[in-house]
Amino acid sequence: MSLSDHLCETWRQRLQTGQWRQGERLPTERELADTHGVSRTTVRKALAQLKEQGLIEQTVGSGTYVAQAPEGGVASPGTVRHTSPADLMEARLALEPALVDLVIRNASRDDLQRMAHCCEQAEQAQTLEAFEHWDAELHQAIAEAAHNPFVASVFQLMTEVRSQGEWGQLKKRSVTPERRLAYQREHRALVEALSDRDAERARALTLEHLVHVRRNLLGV
Amino acid sequence: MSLSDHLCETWRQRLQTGQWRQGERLPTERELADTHGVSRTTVRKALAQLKEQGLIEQTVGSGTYVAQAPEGGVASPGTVRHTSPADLMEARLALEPALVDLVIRNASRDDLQRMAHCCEQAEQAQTLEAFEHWDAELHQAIAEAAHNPFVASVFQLMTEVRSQGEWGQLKKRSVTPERRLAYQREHRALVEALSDRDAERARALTLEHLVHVRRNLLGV
DNA sequence: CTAAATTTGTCCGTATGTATT
DNA sequence: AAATACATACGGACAAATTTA
Repeated sequence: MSLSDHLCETWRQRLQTGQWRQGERLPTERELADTHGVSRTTVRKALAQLKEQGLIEQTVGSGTYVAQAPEGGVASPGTVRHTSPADLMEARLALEPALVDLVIRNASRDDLQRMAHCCEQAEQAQTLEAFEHWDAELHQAIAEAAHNPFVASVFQLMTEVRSQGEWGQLKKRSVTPERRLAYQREHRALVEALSDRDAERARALTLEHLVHVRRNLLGV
Repeated sequence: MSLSDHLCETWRQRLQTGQWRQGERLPTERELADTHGVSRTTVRKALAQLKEQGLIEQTVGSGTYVAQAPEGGVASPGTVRHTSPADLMEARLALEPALVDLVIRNASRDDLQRMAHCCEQAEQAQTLEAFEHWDAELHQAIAEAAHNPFVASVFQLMTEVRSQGEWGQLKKRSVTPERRLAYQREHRALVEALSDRDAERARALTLEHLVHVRRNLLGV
């Protein structure tokens, strides 16, 4: 974990615990650099992450401010932050098989082609990072294939949790080359079942895949 | 537009037009910096953008490689704001029966008592507003009975949508006294099934109730 | 198999530009 | 008009992983 990642984690905690409150102005970048004994470059990298997650806002000439969290814009209820990997897997096991029905009913040919494209790219990926990128893209493609804004935001919540601290660490440790191959096969099979509009098979494959992921991730 | 953004655009064109082909190795960062007359920092910022878009891959000690060319139209994440009543009902019909399993597995005796309490209060409510309050409380109680933070935030999303303009209007017009009585009976039956830990019956009752609500709400 | 060279990853210190106060 | 604060960029250094001699 890099210095900037570490700072990012530290500050995210302050934001979540309310040590830095909504609308409050943070210390200047130079002050933060000074108090933490790092360069301003490093501080900026950490702040950039927080900004991308919508937790802070920055204005030239003015300063860095804590973003208004719940009321406006992209909703991310605070409880999501407390979701552990085990919690998320439990919820995925319950929800995703149910969503398969929606996808099968509403997916267009374009949606299915996009999924297949994601599979191809994931298979050709040379690095773990690239693989995870296309894995995430595949999830997104499936989510959007439901053609339901609410379902889309549920998936977005999942993505948020997965892009958050603990999950990334766990995944890095758990994804071996053999497991990655297995995931690829399972993804392929699922996309095929979806293309065949075979709901029962798709549900079974989804469940199987998630059980597999959970075992690798949590050993349960 | 910053220097790094400009470089990013230039290189994206090369990637998309095939001047840099799949799998090909790009010049090293220092070479790119040299030929474009910029610092390595700037080159790295541009490459970071391309990497995030999945167009290139980087490996320490080896180099930067072309991952792919044509990107399928990646849509922006759907927000909850665009959820229509029909969208929400579709999602509820898919998700809530699935969540019943979680509730049955994880609900405590306190959770079930709280649900029963909500039913009583709803039945004794003298105004439509009071009824809707306890209806919402019942939903909350069921959500929290899953004892899963992620599930809780999904329910919170639902509540957000329902508290939002269009839904309230529709509900006001659709809830007649007879329908309210029917809802109360259905809620009671569901809480009983949950208390009996009878998953199959609870799922069926949930589905039945939601179909009922949808018909009253949308006429579908 | 080992050691050196290569290449990306991270960090620092400094300087200048631009918008706000 | 001056001070403040973020935005961008440069060059140098060392670490970590890979390739090559």
